Amino acid sequence: MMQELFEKNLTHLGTPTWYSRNEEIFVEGELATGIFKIKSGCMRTATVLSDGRRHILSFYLPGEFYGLEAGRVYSVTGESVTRCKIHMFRKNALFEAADDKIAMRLLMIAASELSRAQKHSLLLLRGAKERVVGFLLDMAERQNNWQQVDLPMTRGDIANYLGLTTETVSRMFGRLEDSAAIAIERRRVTLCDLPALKEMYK
Amino acid sequence: MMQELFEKNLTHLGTPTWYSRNEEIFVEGELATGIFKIKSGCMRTATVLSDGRRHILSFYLPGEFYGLEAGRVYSVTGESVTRCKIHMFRKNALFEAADDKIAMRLLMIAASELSRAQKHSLLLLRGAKERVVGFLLDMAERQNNWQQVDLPMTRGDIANYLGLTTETVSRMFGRLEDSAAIAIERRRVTLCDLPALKEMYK
DNA sequence: CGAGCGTTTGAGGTTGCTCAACCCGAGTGG
DNA sequence: CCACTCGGGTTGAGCAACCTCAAACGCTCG
Repeated sequence: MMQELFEKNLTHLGTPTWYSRNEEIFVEGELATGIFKIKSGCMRTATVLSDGRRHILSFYLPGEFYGLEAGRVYSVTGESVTRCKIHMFRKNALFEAADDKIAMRLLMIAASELSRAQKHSLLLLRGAKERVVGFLLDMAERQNNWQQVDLPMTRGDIANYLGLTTETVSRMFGRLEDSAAIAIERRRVTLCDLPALKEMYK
Repeated sequence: MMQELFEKNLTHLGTPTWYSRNEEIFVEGELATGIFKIKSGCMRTATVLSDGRRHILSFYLPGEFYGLEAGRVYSVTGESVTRCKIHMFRKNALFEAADDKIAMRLLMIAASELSRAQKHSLLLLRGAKERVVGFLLDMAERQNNWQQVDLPMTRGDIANYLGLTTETVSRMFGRLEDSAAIAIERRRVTLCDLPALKEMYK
C-alpha cells in the first residue's frame, strides 16, 4: 500500500507528538508546513466564521492523513478530539528528500481528502436522519467494523459536523434505537440492522 | 501562473471539443482517463443516488479544471450546463510526458478541487439566504467581476447545488432584490450592495 | 459527595418544503 | 402575424422538519 511505503521511507523525517483532549495541533492561517498522520485517538478540523460560529469540516481516525492545502497557510484549525498521538512530517523535508514518486503519493493523499470532502457535501444535502445514518456508516467503514462503531467525539461535535443541533442528533439516535436499527451505550453504537441502515442511506 | 505553464506545455496532448447544452461529457463509474479544462461555457458535476435523486456537486467556469479522482473511475458525471468548449488531456499522455514538476501541478489542481469542495460544505452548513448569497459571491469571485454575475445555470440547478428547492432560491432572490442588495434580469445579477451581501455571508 | 459537562427529553416556534397555480419568453406551426 | 406549447421562473397557502429554549438526568472526576 502506498501509505505504508510513504511512512516507511519518511518516518525518520517526522516527529510523533502526544496531545491531550481539545488541544490545538495547528491553526487556521498559520504557514502550512506540516503533514499529519494520526497514530491513535481522533483529530478534527474546524473553521471559524467571522461572526464566531465554528464549523467542523472533518474527523481524522488512526491511519488517516491531513495536510495538503491549496494555499500556503492552513485553511482550517486542527484539534485533538481525544487524547491522541500524531506524527508530523515537515513538507520541506519531504520535498528535499523527494524521489520522483513522492509528489504522486502526496497527490493520492490530496485525492482522498477530496473524496472525503465530497462525501461530506453529499451528507449535508440530505435530511437529518439520513445524515446521522450516513455518518454512522462512514465511521463504521473507516473503523473497518460493521458491527460496532466508536464515536470518540461528543454529540455536539457530531451535530456541528452534520449541520444539525445536539438535540436533533440525540433524537435521531433515539429513533434509530426505537426502530431497533442500532443500540447505543455511551459512545459506542452497535449496528443491529445494517441492511436497514444502508437502506436509509442509499 | 502554474495553470498557464501547465497548459502551454501540454496543449498538444489534449483535444478540444464542443458540447451542446445538457450533454454528458464523462460518466460516473467510467475509467477516469481524462483531465478537463473549460475553455468557454459551463460544466457541472453530479452524482446519482441509488433512489434516483441527483445532486450537483460543482460548477466549472472557463479556466477551471476537473479530473483528479481518488479512485480509478470517475466518482461523478460531467455534463454541459450551456454550449461549451472543453479541452481534454489524457492522463496517460501527461504521465508519459512527465517532467519532474508535473505531479506537483496535478497536486495543485487537486488542492484547488479540495478547497472548492470545502467551500461547498461550508455553504451547506448555513441557512437558505446565506447559501444563496454565498453562491453569488463565489460566482462573482470566480468570474472576477464584483459588479455583475452571470448565472449560466437554471434556478433548479442552483437549488440542487445548494440543497434547496427552486421555490426557495427564487424567494431568496426576491427578498434580496426587495432589500436592494441585488438586481435581477433573467440570468444576470447585479450586486448593488456588495458590503451588505458580504455582511450576510461572513 | 458535589460540580460540571455531556446527553436526553419535552413544548413551542420558525424555516424551508410541498403542492398548486400562474407568468413569461422563446420556439413552432397554422 | 397570431395561437399554442413548453421549459423555466415566480408566487401563495399550508404543513412538516428541524431549531430554540428550558429542564432534568447521569457520568466522571475532583
